[in-house]
Order: sequence, then C-alpha cells, then structure tokens
Amino acid sequence: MNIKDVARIAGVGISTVSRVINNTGIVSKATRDKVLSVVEQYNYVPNNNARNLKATQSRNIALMVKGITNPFFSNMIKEIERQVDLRGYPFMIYHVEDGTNEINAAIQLVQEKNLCGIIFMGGTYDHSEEKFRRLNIPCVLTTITAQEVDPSIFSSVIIDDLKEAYKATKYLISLGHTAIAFMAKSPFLNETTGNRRFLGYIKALEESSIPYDPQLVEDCEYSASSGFSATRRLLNKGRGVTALFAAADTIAIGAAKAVLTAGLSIPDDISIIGFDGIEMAEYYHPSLDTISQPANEIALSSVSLLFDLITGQSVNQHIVFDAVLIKRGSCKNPGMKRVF
Amino acid sequence: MNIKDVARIAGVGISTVSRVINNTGIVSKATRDKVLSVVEQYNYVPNNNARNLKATQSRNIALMVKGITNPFFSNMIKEIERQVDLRGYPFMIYHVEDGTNEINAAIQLVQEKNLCGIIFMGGTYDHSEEKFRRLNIPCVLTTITAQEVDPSIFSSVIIDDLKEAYKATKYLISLGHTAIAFMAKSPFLNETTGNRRFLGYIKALEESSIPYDPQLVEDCEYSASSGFSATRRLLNKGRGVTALFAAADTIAIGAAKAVLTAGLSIPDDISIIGFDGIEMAEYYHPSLDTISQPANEIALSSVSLLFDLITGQSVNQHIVFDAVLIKRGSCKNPGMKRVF
DNA sequence: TTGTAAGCGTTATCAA
DNA sequence: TTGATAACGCTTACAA
Repeated sequence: MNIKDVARIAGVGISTVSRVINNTGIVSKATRDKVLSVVEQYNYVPNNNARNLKATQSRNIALMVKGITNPFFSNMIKEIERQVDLRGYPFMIYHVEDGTNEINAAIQLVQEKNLCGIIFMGGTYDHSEEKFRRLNIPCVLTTITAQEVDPSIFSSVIIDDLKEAYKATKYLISLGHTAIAFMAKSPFLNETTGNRRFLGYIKALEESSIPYDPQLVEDCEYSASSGFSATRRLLNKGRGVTALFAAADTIAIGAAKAVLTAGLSIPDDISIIGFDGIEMAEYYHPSLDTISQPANEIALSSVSLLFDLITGQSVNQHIVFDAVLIKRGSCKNPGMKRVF
Repeated sequence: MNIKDVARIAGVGISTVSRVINNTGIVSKATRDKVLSVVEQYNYVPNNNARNLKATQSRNIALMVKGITNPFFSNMIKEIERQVDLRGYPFMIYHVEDGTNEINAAIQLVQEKNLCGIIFMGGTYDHSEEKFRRLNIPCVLTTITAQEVDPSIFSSVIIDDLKEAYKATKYLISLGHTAIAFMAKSPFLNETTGNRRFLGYIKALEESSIPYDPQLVEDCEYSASSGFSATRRLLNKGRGVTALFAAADTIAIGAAKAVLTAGLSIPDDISIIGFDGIEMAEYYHPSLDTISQPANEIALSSVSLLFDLITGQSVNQHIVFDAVLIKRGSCKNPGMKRVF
C-alpha cells in the first residue's frame, strides 16, 4: 500500500493524496474526504524512508543513553519521550555501550536516520569540538557537559557535580566526620562525572584541612553489587572510616548492605550519603540520605532547549540546576572510633 | 556527501561505490582502495533512508518496551541491544506509554521504519490475532505472550507466571502461613502478568484449602512507592497478615519498607517474597527472597528466535523458562499471631 | 571488472 | 483546485 495505490483507488492524483495527508495546499472537501476514506480503509501509513529521503531535514529526534541500567535515568528517559511525543516528533532511544564513543555513534546516526535533533544522556565530558561540529545538528547534553568545546555549538542541562559533591562532603564534615570514604565510577579519569564529584569531595576536605587519603577512594560501577564490593574493600583496609559518600544512590545501596552485613549500624557506626535521588534510596532501610537531582526538570528543560534550537527560537544555552541535600537519617555525628 | 559525490571524486561509477560499500560483486583492489580512501576522507555514511526505500525489506530491528522504568527490564534491554548489535543489524528502542496499545504503535512503526523484526517486552497478553496478522513481520514476545492468537504467527519467550507464583505461594504456605497477602499490578484484569501471578496465588491457596480473602489482594504499580502504600493499606486492615507475596521485587522493596517502618520485623513478624530477581532485592536489608527470572537467557533466546525467523531458519516457537525460588532469609515460619 | 539507468515512495514545482 | 513529473540517495539488473 503506497501513495500511488491510494491515489489510484481514490481516483485522484498522487500529489492530491500527498496534500491531504500533509494538510498542505488547498483541497476540496469532497476530494479530501474521498482520499481520507481510502487511507482509513486500507490502513495506509506513509513510508518514512521515502519522506525523509525527500525531506533533507526530517523531524526525527534521538536520545543517546549511556548507562541505560542506571535507574536514575529511567524516569528521565520516560519523561523525555513523553515531551517529544507531545510535540509530535518521531522519537527513538539509542543505547550506547560503555566504552563506545557516543558522539561517533551519533554522527553515524544523524546521517543514517536523518535526525533533526539529538539529546545525549550520561557518558563523559571529554568530547572534541571537531566531533561536535561534524554532528552539525541541534544537540543537548543532559547530566553531562563538554568542557573543551565552544559552548555556542551545543546546549546542556546539568547540575554542578563538583559543587553538589562538595555540599555532601561538607555535610559529613559538619557532622564531625574526618575519615570519609568516597566511591564513584572512574574518579581519577578526567572529565567524567565521577571525577567532577571527586573534585568536590577533595575541595571540601581541603577546605577543612582534612588530609586526603587515597586509600579512602574506591573506583566502582554504578551498581549495588559494585558498591558492595568496594565498601568491603574499604572496611577491610581498617582505616577507621566513619562515613561513606557514594557518588550514586545505586552505589550507596550496595555500600549500605556491606555495612549492615558487617554487623555495623547506619548511622551509628557509619554514615552514608548517596547521590542522584532515586526511589530505591528512599525505600531502603534505613532510608538513605542523598543529593537529589531534579530529574524531571532536567528532562523537561532538555527537551525544551532542543526544540528552541530546532525551531530557531533561541541559541545554545547552558542550564545548571541545583540539587538538594535530602536528609533521611542515614548520617549523624560519628560515635566512638572503632577499629575495623 | 552522497554516493554520487564519492563516485565523482574517486573517478568511478556509482554502482562501483555501492559494490565497495556493500562488499557485493567483484571490484579490483585498486578501485576498491581508491573508493575506500575517498569514503574515509570525506566521512561518507550511506543514507539509510535511501537504502531502506530501495530495499523494500530493511534490516531494522525494534524493541518495544512497555514499562521502561522497571529495573527488571533494564538489563534485558541492554543484552538484547548487544545481541542485535553483534549481528550487525540496526537497532532501536521504543518506549510505549502505559495505556497505549503497543501493537498499534508497532504496526505504524513497521511501515514507517521498514522494520524486519520486532521484539515486544512487557505489557499485556490480550492482543488480537488480526493485529498480529497486520504486523506481518517476525515478532517475538518477551516476558509476555498472547493467549488468543494462533501460536504459529508469533514467537514468545516467557516464564510460566502462574506456575512460578504458585511456587512462591506454596513456599509461604509450606512455612505455615495462611494469611498471605498478594500485591500486583492489575491482578483482576484478565490476561495481564499481574493476573497470571494472581491465578497462581489463588491456585496454591485453593490447593491448601486456605480460603481466599479478597481483602488481602492489593492492586499496585511496579514501584517501591506503590508497594509501600499498598502494604500500608494492607496492614491497616488488621487482617493479621503474616506473609506478603509481591509480584515484583520493586513492590517487595516498598512493602518491606512499610513493614519495617511500622516497627515490625522481617521475617519474624512478616515474611516477604518478591518476583523477578533484580539486584536491589538482593542488596536490600534484609535481602529479599524472590522468584528469579533468568533475564539474560530470556534476552538471548528472544534475539536468537527473532533471527531464526528473519533468516527463515525456523518457524515460530514458544520457549518457557523456569524461574528459581531464591531464599535469602526474608521468609520464615510465622511466629505468634499479632493483631495489627 | 565497470558504468548506465530504472526504480523504491515521497514531496514540491509547475502547468493545466 | 488538481495532476504530471522531477528530484531525494541508493541498489541492482543489464550492458559494455
């Protein structure tokens, strides 16, 4: 079933069918009805490939997600999809494997699928300007940004990872902790989210003249199991840790399990604070403190920035949201020092 | 940059370029190298729209997910993507809003994007045969099936929800529980996963001559917050519940939180068992018993069935995996009856 | 071994 | 208000 068939059956010309379908140009009511009834009856759906081929510029929008298993992203994905849908643009989600370069993947995609806009979620900050230029379509970075790239060629919606991590660490310090462990993915790899949060942690320590102990930093994946093993390793080192700052709630949950399994109490023996603000951290027992990102606002703004760009209503912008320190009782002042 | 440009710059014909790109037909080494160097230098990427348009049948594969926020799906999505990628087929993920019909959405998609295969994940069992016929491409249902449809026109990879729920309930009964609550999404709506699991619950009760009390069944979303409220409602009813069977781990986690928040102990006061086998249930404290689905095998089989269909290597099949009852200590024999 | 040319299903231009 | 018709970028006979 193609436009030709519809035209033939309806007894009209091809372009008339096209005009009816796209609501473009003037068509008499009689002709329009005739065409529509055929379309209806035969379940005709225009072929997008042909459309895009013709159109040079399509309306396809893609979301490239790095780390789709991170529950923090799930709700954002859903909201982004909803928002794009609302505006009537075709939308697709692409998952990028850890270790593949999302921009490279995107460059392929833009040409292959004829995208008119793209949102990147997750990943690193270390993209080259040349790649961005080659992308050459409106582009919003969500939860990440690009340090080395001319800010006028992309938009971004983020929180200030460094500042928020600083806030979390400061909070622990203000409670009286000095032996504070830090867990994140790739904390020592420049321009990653983990690194930004690590820098915030370091800054807070320095400001309070607490010497930085590299033994207290663990590199781990964004998962409970990884947080669990990392915390085990930490506890086994016997550095008298009294507080754990996990740069993701998933890690914090694994960490909490390791602490509880070791027969220690949260927060009496060890305080824990996470990052992100996922539901599970709230429903953990004990509920875990966290730095909660405004996921919904981030999603909404990302889409709205993208459409401003697509419709040419504004130039590239960079929005930085504040995250909120949520206290649920998993942190308190350190009790007696213990030796692990 | 299109194939014409490449041909012109390389000083060859269009079809030669096509032959080089697609590794089809015989091309002399010299010509091939010349073409490839131009492709390389100008970053030429063939336009997929044109390809698909020509091809009638493309290689695009889509995954339609209903309930992308369910962490049980996350790893499966990742694995499915990986498997499709491995086979070198373009892959895209589509999220279907709760409340929209995924088959309708798919019918659109098949024509628009020229799909050659589709996997459905999540959703309900109640699809009409007519819709499936209209789909008219290889199609695998994952974690769901279609009761009313000729099984020779689709494949499926599932667990036996009824049997596994029966297993869970039986387990609780074998421990001595009789006041067993059940929580699921839409337990009373025919042909949903929640309903299948509900029927297993009922079957186990009947078999043990435990009268069914509708007050002990709660309808809730697949989320911790929803499980939390549902459990609150349950406890407030004062029916002396001693065990909770949550038809999803996310629900079980919310339920556990409600129990613990009420000052009760798991499993001393209340036993809890979940369903699915997500990581968080293991790292909850206490770790939660569950019926664990072989998510990875399900993902692998789904893709492999789909490709068998696409390549015509086999006809539609229906695979039923066994799930495993994992005991982590959140269930024990009921202690003294309490009145809540 | 290579090139020419005819579509694939649309949209848009132009003439009727 | 309509209907031919020329692209869009590609693949694939078929010819050379």
